[in-house]
Formats: sequence, C-alpha cells, structure tokens
Amino acid sequence: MVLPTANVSERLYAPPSLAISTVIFSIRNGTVDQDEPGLGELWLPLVRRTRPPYVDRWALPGGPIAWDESLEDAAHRNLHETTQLRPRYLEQLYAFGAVERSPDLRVVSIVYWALVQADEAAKATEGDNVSWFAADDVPRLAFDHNEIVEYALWRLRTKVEYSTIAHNFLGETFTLAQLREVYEAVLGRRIDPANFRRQMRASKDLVATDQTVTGGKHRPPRLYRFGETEAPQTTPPSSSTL
Amino acid sequence: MVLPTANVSERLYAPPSLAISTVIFSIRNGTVDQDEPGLGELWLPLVRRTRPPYVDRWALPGGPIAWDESLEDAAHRNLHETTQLRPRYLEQLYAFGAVERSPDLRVVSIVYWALVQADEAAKATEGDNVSWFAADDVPRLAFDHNEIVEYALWRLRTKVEYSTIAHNFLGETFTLAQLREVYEAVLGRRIDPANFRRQMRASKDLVATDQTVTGGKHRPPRLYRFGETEAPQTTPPSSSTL
DNA sequence: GCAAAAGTGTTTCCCGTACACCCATGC
DNA sequence: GCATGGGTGTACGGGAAACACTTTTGC
Repeated sequence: MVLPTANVSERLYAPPSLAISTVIFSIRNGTVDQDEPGLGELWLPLVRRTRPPYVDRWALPGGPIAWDESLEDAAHRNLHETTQLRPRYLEQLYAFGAVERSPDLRVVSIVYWALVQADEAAKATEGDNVSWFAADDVPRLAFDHNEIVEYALWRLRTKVEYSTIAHNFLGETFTLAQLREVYEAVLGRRIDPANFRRQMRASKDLVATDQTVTGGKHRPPRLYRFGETEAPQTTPPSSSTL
Repeated sequence: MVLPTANVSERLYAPPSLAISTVIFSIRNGTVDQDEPGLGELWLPLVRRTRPPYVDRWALPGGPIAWDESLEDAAHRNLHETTQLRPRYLEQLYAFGAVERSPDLRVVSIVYWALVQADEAAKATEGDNVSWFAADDVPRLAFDHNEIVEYALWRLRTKVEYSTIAHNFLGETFTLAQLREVYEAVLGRRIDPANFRRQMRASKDLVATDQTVTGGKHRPPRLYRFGETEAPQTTPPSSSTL
C-alpha cells in the first residue's frame, strides 16, 4: 500500500470513516435489434471523480452521512443530488468494509440500491460529470465499485423473481404489457404474456383500475395499479417502499 | 434527547461512529415437553452492559472496528471474545443507522449473524456478564437490539428454507435425523422424515460417508457430510461459509 | 376483412406433501 | 419375537410452462 501524503499515519490508523453510495437503476428502451426487437435494458448513473484517488474514473454516486440523518435519508438525499430524481424504491444493499478498498483512507461504505421511474430518468440530469450507462456494460470503475454494481444487479434480478418490486420502474398506473416489458428487461428474456398475466393477477396487491388505454391499433389494454397491501417482511422494519 | 456531559455538542454533531454487533445462534435440546417432546430451540448469547447507557440491560455482543480489520474479521473477533467460539457460518445482516438509536452518541452498527455448533456452544463461557437466552424469549434489550434479534431470526428462518446453511449447527458429519432436528428447531415444526430425506439427498452438496452410527436400538443411520460445492451466489463475493 | 395485441382455456409436467410399507438393529 | 427409527414406494394435488384459441380495437 502506498503512503502518499505527510499526515498519512494519522489517517491510516484512525477508525474507519463512514460513507454511503447508491446504485440507481432505471430502464431504457433497448437498442432496436433485428433479431430481438425492443428488449429493454437496465441503466444506471455514474459520476466522474474530480479528486484523487481515481481522478477521472467513473464511480457510484455517494458521500458522507450527516450527523442528523438516517442512512436511508442520506441515500435518498445523495440520489436526489446527483440525478434530481426521487426513487420509487430504495433498499439497503450491503456494507462494504474491506481494509484495502480505498488506497489511503479506511472507508466503510453502506450501499443502497434504488429503482427510479423510466420516463422520469429519461429527462434527468446528464452533465459533464454525471452520465448513464447500460448496467451490463459499465466501464472500469473507481474503488470496488464494479463488484458493488454486480452484486446490486444480482440482487435486483433475484428479487424481481420473488417479489413485486418491478412496478417501481413504472408510474402509478400501467398496463400488464408495460409491466411485462420491465420484467423482460431486468431478466433479459422473453416472458409468455398469458402466463405472466395470470401470475400477476394472482398477486392480489395488483388491482385493476376502470381505465383502459386507447390509441393502439389493437384491443385497448386495461390499466392496473399496485395497492398498498403492506408487503410481507423481506427487509427490516425501517425500510419500505417509499 | 438528554445531553448528559459537558462536551456533548462536539460528540453529537460529530459524524456517526461505527461499530459491529453479532447475533449468534445455536441450538439446544428443547425442554422436555409432554405434548411435543424434544423439539429443539434456538438460543443466543447476550452480554450485560456495565457502562451507560442502559447499564445492567442485556445487549448483543459488539464493539468497535479496528483500523486494520475487515468488517467480517471484526465480527469474527467479537464473537470469539465473548463466547470463545468459532462460528461455522457468518454473514452480514444489516447496517442499523437510525439517528436516535443510541441516546447520546450517533452510532451506526453493522450487524452480523452467525451459526455455531450446538455441542460446542454447550461448553461455552457463561459468566456473570455473558448468558444464553432462548431466541424466542429474550428480555428487553438495550438500544434497538430487540428489533435486530427479530430481524436476524426472520432471516435465519427464511434462509434455512431455501439454502443449505442449517448443517452449520452440527459438526463435520451428521445423520439425516440430526439435520432434520435442526430444521425442526429453527422452523418450529415437525417435518416428514421420508420427504426430508429425499429433498436433502437431491441437494447434491450432501454426500454420504461410508460410516454409520451404531448404538441406537434401531437400524444404524448413515453419516453424511457437506461437500464444498461452492454455493450459488446468495451473498456478496467477500462473504462465504468459512 | 385483416393485423395485432388483449385476454381465456387447456394440457402437460414437475415437485412438494401425505402416508403406506419394508429394513436392520437392540433387547 | 417386538419396538424403534432408518429408509423406499406411490398416489394425490397445486402451480408453472407451453400453446391453441377467442376478443376487441385501428385501419
């Protein structure tokens, strides 16, 4: 390990300091592929580092935790500061605390992951130092952030299969086709519309509205909404679906 | 919020400090009940607090993180210091960071949960300030530790149903009856021995040894072992089954 | 009418549960 | 032999996957 500056020893031997980071997922329409038309893709925002270490590398949004905000509040604030967005779902991912994960300081990062609405993410900030990347094709990141992204992706994909979080990529109401496209984008494979419909309708939290969507050149689909039947505990008490 | 000492403001407005805690599970033979004979029970060690806040209350074992040890190492060390035991399974549970979870200092606790071998736990330290309690009947604890225990219990019970961690309550080799008793103790219900056997044998990580156990007044059961077929990712890269 | 997606019905297969039954040991 | 748990066989039922089919819209 390199010891770059003069007062290193003070910092090195100090107790670990604390930070939060966020992995923020959204969905974009897939590149129009000839073979597999219109399968959506997961995207996430990264920030370019302007200070050492890892200057100019892309990294996850993150920062320190204020003395008077909870971890979740800090993640929420951080997410909003970098993307101007409010997540529809936010959950703690993991605390990363390997000794050598940052070259000089010892930092423990508590990482959150979030889902943001697709159409809102489309009009989100994208400046010099914030940019969105396809989740399956992120560049080499600062620190251990590539591992973190991989783990968040794994968690998202697993959780989508046994829970009902997927609708958080969409707005308040949505058609079953839209919801299915979300599942297809996250899982990366086609899903049978007929069976998908039955599974979803079995969910009991999914309630049909009395509205339909006209304008398509086919039978108008019904709009659905997710009722707030409090989900069974899959995360600790403090966390919830916002 | 009470401000107890002179230099409080410095501490209150300082960034959150970091600690780890551990929820350590083991299994004890159930109290011999007439109706339901011999269903095992989950037990966990607690430590009596000797300093404010919450003097004399029971609490989870825990402490600070050294500058040169990983979170997992810190949990491991802490566990060993309080129980003289080495866990057979150790996994991060959650980072608890509500602002008011400790009355004066702001502390973020990264909590690990562990499984220790039943017969080793039996001969573990149990002094004035360390004592084991039935997991379903813990007293009122310091801080938010009751919530933490509840969440760890929930996680243990859920994970036992979809993974193969349960054998970590036992030694290297074990009979299927012993393994079944572990499941019964954790889940709190009887399990059909015939179906249990088939499910386990399907696991493919479970390998039969060529030994059997004699001495029972019945057909001698075979001993099994868990092969190290690296489990599919259910925890981040850093974590593993020790 | 025709295309296209919404929505329904039906069959098949797999897997978990229930439970009857046989096997090997100690006494 | 008999009791006791180890271990096997088998039938039932619910749910997921595959896919044929009907419905409702725009053009």
